[in-house]
Amino acid sequence: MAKRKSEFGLKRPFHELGESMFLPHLSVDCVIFGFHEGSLKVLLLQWKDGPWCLPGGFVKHEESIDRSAIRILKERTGLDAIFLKQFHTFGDPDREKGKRFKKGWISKRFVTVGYYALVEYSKVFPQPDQLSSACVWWDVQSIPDLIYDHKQIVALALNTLRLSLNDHPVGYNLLPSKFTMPELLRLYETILGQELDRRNFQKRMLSLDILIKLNERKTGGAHKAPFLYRFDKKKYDRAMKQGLNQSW
Amino acid sequence: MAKRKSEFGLKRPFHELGESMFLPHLSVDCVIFGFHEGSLKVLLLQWKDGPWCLPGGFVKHEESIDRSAIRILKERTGLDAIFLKQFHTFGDPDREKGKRFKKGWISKRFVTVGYYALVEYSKVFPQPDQLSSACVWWDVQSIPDLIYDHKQIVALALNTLRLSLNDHPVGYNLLPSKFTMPELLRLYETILGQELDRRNFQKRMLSLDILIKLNERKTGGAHKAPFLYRFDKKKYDRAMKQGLNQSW
DNA sequence: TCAAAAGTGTTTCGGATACACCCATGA
DNA sequence: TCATGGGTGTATCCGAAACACTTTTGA
Repeated sequence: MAKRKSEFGLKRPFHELGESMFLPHLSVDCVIFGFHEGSLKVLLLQWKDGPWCLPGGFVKHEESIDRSAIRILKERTGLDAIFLKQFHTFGDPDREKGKRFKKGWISKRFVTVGYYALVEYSKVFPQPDQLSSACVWWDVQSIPDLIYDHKQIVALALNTLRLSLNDHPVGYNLLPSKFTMPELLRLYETILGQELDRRNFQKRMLSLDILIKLNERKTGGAHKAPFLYRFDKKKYDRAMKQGLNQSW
Repeated sequence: MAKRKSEFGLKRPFHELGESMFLPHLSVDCVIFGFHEGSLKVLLLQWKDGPWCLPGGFVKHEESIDRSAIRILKERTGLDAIFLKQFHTFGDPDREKGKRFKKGWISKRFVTVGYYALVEYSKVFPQPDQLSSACVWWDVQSIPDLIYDHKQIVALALNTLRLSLNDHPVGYNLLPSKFTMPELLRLYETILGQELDRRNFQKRMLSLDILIKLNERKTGGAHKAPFLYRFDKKKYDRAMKQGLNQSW
């Protein structure tokens, strides 16, 4: 008992806690995206014994899986009211290769529901959980080895996000409330992994009719000061809901 | 005991069977689409005590959720090797309003993974399961009341299928191997729920370069005999994988 | 004063749309 | 013979892509 206690630094051993509180065999993992200094980031946790993983958790008996994801996000970032979307459920019995837990509830097979979140980098204050020593942003380009199938989960989340750009705007959740057109451009370029023509991009964005051009410019940078924009939340939400680019 | 036996006509009571074979709290439901006589159909089961539901099942301990879905499909339709796609996981604790099972394993809360399948109507020989008295095709337009949240599950499946037409072809799994352009047109119109210009539709389909025009015509109908086509499987699969209509 | 970034155009092109016309078939 | 459905072709339009020119800024 005392052994297992100190092993993970918990008040009670994990399998006891879990068994009573959570649905067995089911977990939720969150791929939390942020945007900072021109690159796309993912929030990762480091276990006390070394390896990296996605922030995740379990589903309480009376809780919806969406609520679980919201709770997990809140715990790691301090944020609620962010963009959160379920994208896939991973249910291979061998997905947790090399699992360290050998006893009890948590040692069993888990099916995990994947969510991705879009959050404003500057508003996040990453907090490790009980099992973890660190909670840090990693550049999407240079993610370390992750446990189990978490690397595939990140890859699929990113791919889903990329595809969603075909019919949904992005930016409201990733950028500060005021931003410049070049910043929005960088965001799109980063997610898509390709360069875009800034002039055509601007025309296309403006044609969506979800942006409001402000009478301010972003000063301080070198070169000509770019205008600031903000999203028209109502129109943004409408575009988000009904989707753009319906081809039929 | 004898009571519960006769209640569902099982050799052993359901909660005993399930407890040992399956993951608790987790199920799989399949929305199986077929196309017949110009309308889109869904395969539904009728319980012996009346209400209708989706064909579904549970996940064996050593089985992936994809495999579970394949197995369920095989059991109800006799088909394997069909198009099957996971589209959403439903995890509201109140999703099973009015649940009849009051005891044991099956009476608990279930999170369900939704799959939709596209199958060739004529190849399917619907088979009810142990709990059911009937397994029948229903027109999507006139689905009866379904248990729990199954109606929402069907609705979301249909919506997902609709959206997928924006960037993926459809037809290989729903039509016989040889088909006419008007038949393909009807399929699209039915899924989308709107009329399309047959001439523009034909040009667009041909431009996808996934069809092979045969030297035969479909005779027997009234009016001018339309040409038969078949899909170029390789090109179809490629289009399926990479998607059409990437807008960036 | 000049390179680099930003604002604001114009031209061009291809795919989607909206049609018109002719052909085949059975009632 | 004619209504209906099917095969094929053309004019048009609109949005995307390509690209030019000017303005502002700090180094």
